[in-house]
Amino acid sequence: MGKLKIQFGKRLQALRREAGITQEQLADKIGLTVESISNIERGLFGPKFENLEKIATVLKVPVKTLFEFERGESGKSQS
Amino acid sequence: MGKLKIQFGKRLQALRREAGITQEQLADKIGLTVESISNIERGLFGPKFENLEKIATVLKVPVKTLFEFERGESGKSQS
DNA sequence: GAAAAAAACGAAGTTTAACTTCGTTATGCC
DNA sequence: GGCATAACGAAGTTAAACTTCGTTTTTTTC
Repeated sequence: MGKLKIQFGKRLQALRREAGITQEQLADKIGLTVESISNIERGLFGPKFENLEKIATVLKVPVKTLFEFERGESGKSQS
Repeated sequence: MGKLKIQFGKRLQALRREAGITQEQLADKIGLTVESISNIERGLFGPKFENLEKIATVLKVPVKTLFEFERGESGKSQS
C-alpha cells in the first residue's frame, strides 16, 4: 500500500491555502510547473527530496509539518 | 543550499541504531542495497517518496519523525 | 591486536519516478 | 457569461535515485 503520497498531497494543499497562494504561485517559487503541483497535491507522485526542501521553505514551515497527519487520516473533525 | 539530505541522513542513522539493526538489515527489509542506505545516511541523496514510506514502516515510526531535527542543527556539540 | 563485521567511499552505468508538455474538462468566483 | 483556478489524461523527457563492483577505513569482538 502507498497512502503517503495521498496524505502528503492533501497536507500540502491545506498548507498552501493557509499560505494564501495558488498552485501557480507555488510552482513558480519552487521552479516547477503548475501541473506538477497539481499532480503532487492529488497524490499521483511525491516531490523529490530537493523539492521537498524548497516547498517547506516557500511555505515557511519545517519539513516535518508537511508530514503531520494522523495514521489513518481519521480524527479530523474536532471543532 | 541543500542541508536537508544531510540532516535526514543523520536522523535516519540515529533511528536505525536505536532500532538496533545494521544498514544491511535495513536495506533488505526495504528492498534496497547496503550502498544506497549508506549513501542516504551520508546525505549523498534522499530516498524517493515510496522508500521514505517503507523506511518509516520498518523503523516503526511516523514519517514525520524522520524529519525531526532542529533548524540549523546546532545545540549538538556538548561533550 | 588480529580477525571479522560494519560502514565509508568512488566511479560509472542503469532504472524509473519525478517532471514536462500539450490539450481538454470541471469548479468556483466576480 | 467570462475569467481564474485546478482537475485530469496521456505520452514523452530528464535527472535523481539506485545499482554494481571494487577498495579503504572504522568499529566491534574475541
